[in-house]
Formats: sequence, C-alpha cells, structure tokens
Amino acid sequence: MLRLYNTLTRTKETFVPMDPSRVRMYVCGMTVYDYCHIGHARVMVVFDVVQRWLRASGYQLTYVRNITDIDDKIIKRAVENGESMSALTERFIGFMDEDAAALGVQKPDFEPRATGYIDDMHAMIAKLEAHGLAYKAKDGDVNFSVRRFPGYGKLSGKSLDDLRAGERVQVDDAKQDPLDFVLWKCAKHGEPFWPSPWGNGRPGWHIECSAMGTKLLGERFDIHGGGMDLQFPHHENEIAQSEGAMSEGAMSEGAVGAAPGGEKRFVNYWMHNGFVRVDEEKMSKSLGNFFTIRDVLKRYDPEVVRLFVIRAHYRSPLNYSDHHLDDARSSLARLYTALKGVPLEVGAPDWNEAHAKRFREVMDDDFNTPEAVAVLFDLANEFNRSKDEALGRQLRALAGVLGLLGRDSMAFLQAVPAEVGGDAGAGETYTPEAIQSLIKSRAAAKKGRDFKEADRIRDELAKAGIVLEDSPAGTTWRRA
RNA sequence: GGCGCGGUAGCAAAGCGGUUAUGCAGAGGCCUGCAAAGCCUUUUAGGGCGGUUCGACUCCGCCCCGCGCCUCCA
Repeated sequence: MLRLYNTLTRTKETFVPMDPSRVRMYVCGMTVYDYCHIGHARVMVVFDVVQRWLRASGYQLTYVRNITDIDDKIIKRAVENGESMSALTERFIGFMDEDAAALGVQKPDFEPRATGYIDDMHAMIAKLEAHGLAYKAKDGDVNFSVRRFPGYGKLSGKSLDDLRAGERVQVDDAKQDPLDFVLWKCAKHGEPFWPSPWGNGRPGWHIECSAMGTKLLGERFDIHGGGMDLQFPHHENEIAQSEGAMSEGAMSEGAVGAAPGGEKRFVNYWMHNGFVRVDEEKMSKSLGNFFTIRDVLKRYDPEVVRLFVIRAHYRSPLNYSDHHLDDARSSLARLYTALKGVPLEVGAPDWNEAHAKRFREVMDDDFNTPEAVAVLFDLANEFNRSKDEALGRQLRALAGVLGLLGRDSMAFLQAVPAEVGGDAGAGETYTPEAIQSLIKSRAAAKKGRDFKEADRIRDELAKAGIVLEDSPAGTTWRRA
C-alpha cells in the first residue's frame, strides 16, 4: 500500500488512484533554451524512480513530462544567437534527451511541447472566459482573475491578502488585481505569435501545463509533480485554471477525485522534489551557481550521479559537491564489486524474500530511496558473506527497480571518466591490453617468488590509478 | 513582514518513545608472500532550554541557527 506526501494536504496519504488499475501522472519538465543542470537531473531522476515504482507496483501508468518551447527566455536567447526559436529548442531538446538517457531516465509516455497545444490553450481560455474567470485587459493581454476563483492559494498555503501584503508584487494598471496572471500575451513587435480569438499573441506559461495535462490525461488526474519552486505561483495557477475551466459534469458530488464536499479537484496528489544546492544555496540559473549535467558527466560516471540523487530523500535538499560525488562513487563501487560474476539478466526480484519485502515497505513509504539503498547494502553484505547466488541476483534485481546496477561489474569498475578517456583517449597511458600483459608478467614473477618485481608492477599501475586485486580465480584490475 | 521546511556522529543520510540504520572516512583483527577486495570488531551522534513519560534523537513548547517560497526558476 503506497503512501505519499501530498503538498496539498501537507501530510502523507494513502495513494488511491481514481481508476484502481490506472495511474495518470504529469510532471513539469524543462524550458529548453540551455543545457540541463544538476537540479534538472534531480527532477528527472526523482520522477523516473516514481514512475518505475508505480509500474513495479502493478499500476498501468501514463506519465507525461512536458517541454516548454515558447517563453520569454527562449525568444530572447534565439534573438541573441541569431537563430530561429525552433532551431534553438530543437537543439536543446536533443541535449536534454542525451542527458536523460545517460542518467538512466526512461522516456515518459508523452513529452508534449507547448507549441503543439496552442488550440487546446485557446479552448481552455475560452472556457475560463465563459465562466467569468478571464478578462481581456486594456493592454491586450488576457488575464486570469484570481479574486473570482475561491480556492486560490490552497496549494501554497497562501492567502490573497498575505500575497498582496508582500512588497514584491508589481503594480500593474492593466490587471484588476495585482496577482492576476497572464493567460494570453498579446503580440509584441518582432516576437513570434499565433492568431487567437483575442488577437495575435502567445500563451502564458501557466496555461501551457494546464492545457497539455488536461488534453493528455483528462480534466482530472492522480499525480502532478515538479520542483519545490513551482508550488507558487505555477502550480497554484494551474489549479486555478484547470478547476476554473472544468466542465459541470466533472464536478459531480462524490465523484472519485473530487475533494470532500463535492469540490472539484484537478489533481489529487501534488509531489514536489527538494532542490539541489551549492554551498547551502539553491542551484539556479539566476544565481549562476549551476553545474550542467554534461560537465559533471565529464568527470563522473552517470550512474554515480544517479546514485547521488537516489540516496537522498526526494523532498530533502541535496548539496552538490565533488566530495559527495566521490563518496557516491565509492559506494557504488562497493555494490558493483559485490556483483562480480553475477549475471546481467536476473529477471524480476523475488518479492517474497526478506530484503525485497523491506525494500517494498520503504519504497511504499513515500519513496524512501535512502532506506531502499540501505537495503541494497545490507543485501551486498550478506551476499559477500554467504556467496549465496540467489542473494546476488536479488541485489541486481532490486537495484534494477531503481534503475541501478544494470551493467557488468567490470565495465563499471574499469570505466574511464569521459574527461580522461574521452573521444581521443588522451591522458590514458595504459590500454586494457597493456594492463593484461603486465598482470601476466606479474603472475610469472609471483610464480618465481620474485615478489619485488611483482610489487614493482603493481606499484607502477597504482601510480596510474589502476588497482590490482588477487583472488583464487586470478588477478583482476579496476580503477581507483 | 507572511507562509513553509530543516538542524543526527569527521562527511553524507534514514528509521524509530526503550533494541546495530546504511555508505564513505578512521582504528584493531582475520585473510594475503605483501597488498587490494571481502569478512569480523570498533571510536565519533542527535542545535540550546524547559515539559510530557518509568524512559525522548524520536512527542509538546520556547529560543537560536540554516534554507526555501512570496518575482522567472526543477
């Protein structure tokens, strides 16, 4: 029985999908005008784990992660680069896909792009207008009227009065209320635009997600995810739009998915992942303290980055540093070392086995991946001790549920960081063949009890970061 | 100012009202020609002050500190 923390109620709740066997989930994805950074890596990995666990739990899942391919920053960047918007977004979508694949993130079922859903946005804005929740301001923008939507603030726990009291809300004459937000921006000079019933223009950011989610998953769905920072205003506004536009039929009393009292409810469970920080500060574009995924992958194996994310709870802050990545690497090496000789294809976990039961329990407890990883280490320890092959297979199978330990042990332990190995292999002084040959020489020296020579060879390789390990079965090597 | 989250050993990070978290690092031992890996043992905890309790890291209150949102942001 899965329980998950719902931002809407600020408690852990038992997960009950609207449809007993089917789950529908939407996650806010990236705005594609630049490379993804480690913060983006976290969202992708976190919800990839959620997605995998829901499927492993037997649910038939429809998972949508959108792509924002039209907004101010994209327009600005395209102009700066002197290229078309689509050339820019197409390129960075490609990079994002590469990054995601490297991190073991499976493709969502749908990756809608905002520009493909303009008609659906129009339809939703029209409904909002018909319901008296949208108005065209004198500057030509179509705005959402927050004061006419009673539930505004229910997700973020903010009241309109509190928000208005804040000093930072811009005063804007065109808006009936300073907190009203734009649904449709009327076209500015030289900017891309689409025709609409309200004139030429482009969509506001919030309506994009409401339209795409509703179009692909229906007027209501089970889970909506994203980063903590999206809670307000983005998700709050999505609720206002989607619930405001909802048809009468969808509000029927007692319907599954409706809140107590027959209140219509767009999404039942809101999940928000914590931030990646650098020196205790949020990693973000605006602070400029971000590391792109591809830069990090030059020095660290992608699976190390994945473990780094997974070994923290998804709602906790996660501090990024080389030291922490080194630490994650050592941990992963321990697991892969234990897995030497265990076949790659091990099938599904044996869910009746003790570790698997514990694994299931902690994953069902709001995706407690740190505890699930601890189960993996316990399993590795018992496997090392007992050499019971079933435990080794179980270790690989359970890790596989998290998208971990899917490779051959030696492939991981001997892998060269991209920056060193790279395309040209620059900086790499010993080829695997050369290492094998040295191992052979050393074996001969050992046989002749020439330990001095044997140790000399071992030290030589050690200086190059190559560690030799003797065992009854022979000598193997790995990178330090 | 408003709303919210958190402070656990050298580092990272969980559960739990009383019983070993886990990983990395450190110490001792076993194994080894010596190592490495592995195994065994082991040192470092719970911001501060009160309260509840037979008993609190775990519940409650206050204080201190850090972080996030309130504006684009995963």
